[in-house]
This record gives sequence, C-alpha cells and structure tokens, in this order.
Amino acid sequence: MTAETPTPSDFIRDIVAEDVRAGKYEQIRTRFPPEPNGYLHIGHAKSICLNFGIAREFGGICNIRMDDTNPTKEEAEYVESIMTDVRWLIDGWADKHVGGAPFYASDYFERFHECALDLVRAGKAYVDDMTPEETDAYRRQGKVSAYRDRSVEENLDLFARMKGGEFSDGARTLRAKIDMNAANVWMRDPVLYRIRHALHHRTGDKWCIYPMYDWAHTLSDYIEGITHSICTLEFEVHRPLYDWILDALELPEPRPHQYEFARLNLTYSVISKRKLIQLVNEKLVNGWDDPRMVTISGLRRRGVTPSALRTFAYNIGITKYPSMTDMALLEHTMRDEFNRAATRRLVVLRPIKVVLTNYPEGRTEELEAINNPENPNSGTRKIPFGRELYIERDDFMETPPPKFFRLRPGGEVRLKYAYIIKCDEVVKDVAGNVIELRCTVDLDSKSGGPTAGRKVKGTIHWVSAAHAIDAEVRLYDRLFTVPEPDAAGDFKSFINSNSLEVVTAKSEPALADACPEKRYQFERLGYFALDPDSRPEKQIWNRTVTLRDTWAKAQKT
RNA sequence: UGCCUCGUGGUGUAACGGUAGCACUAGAGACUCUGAAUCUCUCUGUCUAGGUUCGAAUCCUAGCGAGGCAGCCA
Repeated sequence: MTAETPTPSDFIRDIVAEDVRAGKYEQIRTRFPPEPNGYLHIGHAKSICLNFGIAREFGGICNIRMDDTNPTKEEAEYVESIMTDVRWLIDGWADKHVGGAPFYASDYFERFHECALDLVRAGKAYVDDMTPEETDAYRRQGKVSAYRDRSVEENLDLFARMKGGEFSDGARTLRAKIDMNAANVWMRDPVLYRIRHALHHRTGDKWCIYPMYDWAHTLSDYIEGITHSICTLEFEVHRPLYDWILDALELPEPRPHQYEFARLNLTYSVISKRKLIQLVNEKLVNGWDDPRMVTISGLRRRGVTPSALRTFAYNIGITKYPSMTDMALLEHTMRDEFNRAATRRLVVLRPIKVVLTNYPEGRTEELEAINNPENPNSGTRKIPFGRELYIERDDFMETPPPKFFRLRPGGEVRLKYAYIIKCDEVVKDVAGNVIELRCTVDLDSKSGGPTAGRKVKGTIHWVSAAHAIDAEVRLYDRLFTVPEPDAAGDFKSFINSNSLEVVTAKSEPALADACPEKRYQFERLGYFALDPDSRPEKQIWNRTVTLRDTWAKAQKT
C-alpha cells in the first residue's frame, strides 16, 4: 500500500525544471489555494498531487492557503474538512514540504488594502459609482464609466469612505484603470473591491470591503513568495490581469508566474462543488462523505487509499486538453494496489445453506488458508469447516448456461482450501425458492492432502455455518447510469437508483479482528474496508471496488 | 459574437525535426484450488488541406472541431 509512483513528467514540471536549471528562484514554491466553501473532491486531489508533488520533487515547499475573500459563501466548517483531506492525502509523502500552518488570504487584507491605496495614488485605480448592471453593460460595450477620471484625491476619499462603511452593498467599487477596449474582457477595468457588509469567518466585522479574486490571489502569491502559481484552465484569460497587477504595483522580482492545466473529468460522476453540494442538500446521497461521492472524504470512507489516489493522479497526467478520464482507470489503480497488499478472507455476501450429508454431525476441522498469495510473508490462518456451510447464491444455478463452472444439480465444485462437493438435492420452499442444497463431500479430495490431486473446473468460497459471523456489507455501484451525466439535461435524472445495496453477510471468524487501516479482499468478490461506523460487535464493511469479473461481463452480452 | 487555449487508437498520455511508444478498456488464448492475479497475442491513432525540410505528430498558413472566459463568484 506504500509503493510509490515514479517521478512524473509534464509540461508544467518541464517549466519548473528549466527555471531550476536557470537558477531563476532560490527555492520552488507552489500553493494549493482552495476556497473554503465546500468539500474537496478528486479534482482537488489532482491539484494537490501536482502542487505538492512539484514541491517534493524539486526540494521546494507548497503552501496551503484558504482563499477566503467572499464572506457570504465561506465557512469555518469547510476549513476543517479541507485540512483533514489535505493531510490525509499528503502525510508520509509530501508533508515535509508543507509551508507551515495553513495560510489565509484574509490574513493579508491589510496589505491588499495598502496596495490598493498605492494603485489609486498611482492613478491606476478609481472608485466607480455604477450599479452592477451598468458595470456589466458598459464592459460588454467597451464603454468608459463617467467616474473613470476622478482625481486621485477624490478616489482616495471615496475609497476610505467605502472602507468606513458609509455606503451600502453594491453602491460603489474600486476598479483597476486598464483598457475598456481590451479584447480580453478581464482587462476592461476589472473590479478590485466590492462592498459587502457581511461577517467574515475570520475577520468578523472588521471589513466591509472585500477584495476580488484577481487582486487577492495575485498579491497572496506575491506575499508568500510563490514561484509557480498553478491553476485550472478557466483562469487562463486572467493571466494578463495577474501580470498587470504585479507590473502596476512595480513589485520587485522575483515574481510569481501563473500556469494553467485542465481540470479532471471522470466518467459516471460529477465533479463540481456546485453539483456535489446539490447532491448533499437534496439528500440524494448521505452527506459529503457518502462513499459514492467523488469527494476526498467520500473516497476515503469508501476505502480508497492516499497512495492509490496519488498513483491515479500520476496515471492521468497533466495537460491543457480538457479530457474525460475513464472511471475504469481509477478502479484499475485501486485493484492494482490492493491485489498486492490486501489480506484475503472468505465472506459470503448472499448466503445459501449447504448440508454435507455424509459429513459427521458435530465434527469440526481446521483448514489452512493463505492470507495473501501475492505476498508469501503474510502467512496462513485456520478456517473452521463443518457439516453445514454457506455458499454464495450466485455460485449455484439450477439450470446454468454453458460454461458455468460452479455448482449445479448433480455437479461438482471445489470448496476453496477444503473439499470437492457434489450437489445431490435441491431443497425449495413453497414459493419455489432454493433454500438449501444437500451435498456429499469427497473426503479424499481435502486440499493439501496426499489425494487432493483430482481436478474440478470450479472453485468457490464458503464459510462454516456454525462459526460464521454476521456483518453488514454495503455494496456500492457508480452513482450515475450514464458516462457523462452532465453532458446534456439534468444530471440528477441519471442517478443510479441501485448504487447502494446493503446485505447481511456471513464471514469467517478470522475477520473478527480486522482493523480499519487495512484493506481486505473477500475472495472472488472484491476489496473491502471497514466503515467508520463499524463496531466490534457489529462490523460494517464498504466495498471499495469489485474484482474484475469476466464471467459476469460475458453473461451480460 | 469577441478573446484565449487545445486537437495523437474507444479512453488517458509519450515521442522536444529522425523507427508513433506506454497504460487503461475491449477481444483471443495460456495458466489457475480466486472466472482474480500473472503471462502471450490482437484490434484500433497523429482533425483536414497546403507549405518549409533530405525528413513533420512536432515548424508555418488556412480551414474544421472542441473547451474556456465575457459575476461586484473563485
């Protein structure tokens, strides 16, 4: 579970490497700047792995910074969840490269304000009295505001009164004086400050003017000595403004530079805070950490490991092409890691009883089973065997299709680590449901024994009825029924109503001392992890991912 | 509509003017006391048209297509 990925290579790392080679900066410094207005998702994980990965690979540091410049949307609750998720993802990997306690854009409000005053004094910003609607319309038309040419003194006075709380929300703004005819609309005198009489989660009521993203973000990067400010594609058109701000304030080198990469898209899921929050608020899932969610907390609860997520981030790469990654790649990444690391156990999800008619009543055997065939050091364990067993309902068919290797009337199958059995009789209830199979066991076929050589085509898992432990198992499937739920129409109409199935399973006794840190393979079924709500007296398991199942796949077609 | 960016198999990526490679997926087979894993093999690709060059996925031009931006959100 700790196998690390090789060093990635992509166009951003190429730039960083070149800057390092050229000695452009003393130390590489990146940052991860979430807005605390929601939970982190797998797209953020991509960004975290990029920014912390670069810090790690180039001997630099990466700052965690809450981009908290909009008090009406942000909450302290989110800060906490963000920190939990980031630490979980980077601990033991890049935690040595964290630039200290989390930073907050709001800690720089004073400095942002001073810079704004500098800008006004330099004649590069002005207070505008237009309404939001007017500002909008003028910007579209490239029309100059009537307030654009106010004197520095008047601007200083009005800006001070904005800060002093004299005006209502939206009454005035501070705007950069750039170029109302610029082809890039973000250069058409963008708003730097707006009035918001709102309580901020950290600064309280100290401020009633709040900086806009471009102003705050650029200056935060500069203040923190960020060298490479890496963001997603939608900020590409903001880059000229980013550079303009640094120029306009005549800030000395070294300056940060912005680079953009494509955000992650994943099939059968939605990755946007807006949509994730809808799923939570409309109770279409059970909270932010619902294991079907692609939030980091959801993935964690489902049983995905930080290293698997990092490997996934490595596998998808970094480009500027807005691609659609196949969920199958995430699943493959998990299977690949868990196959090597997971402890094997026998668990029957949907039990059907088997009685071995020729096996002595009251007799119990201890059979030896391998804990992990991929890892010889993991040793063996004992599994109890008796006259009454449970097998998987799917492993018996009364009238099976061709090439069905499991149990059928009159047919034989091997019980893993035990004996070959033959199905003699099918017992049904009045409704015609199969409730019990009466079988005979070939006592010469005991696994590991001298006469175990006889081959049958199928091997199935089982547990001893007398020793089985009941456990709740939550079986998850993809949350959406279509590969691109937000391609057309309402994504919520594509929710998979069968994305969660809860069963009471029968598990072998050795699973009783399972621990939450470990991953388990329930043989022939999938990889499972203990849910945080699990208790020793009643285990709750989450299926992280199924095993590949070519048989099931073949049956569908 | 304007501006910006991006186009390599079904998907995700590599090739930095010199043999289009890797991974996932799909299919076929071998092996198998997990229909898993492992191991073979196979299918499928440089958006189009010009140009530069001994040689172009790569450089240039045009076209086509896709995405992003046009909040007092980030």
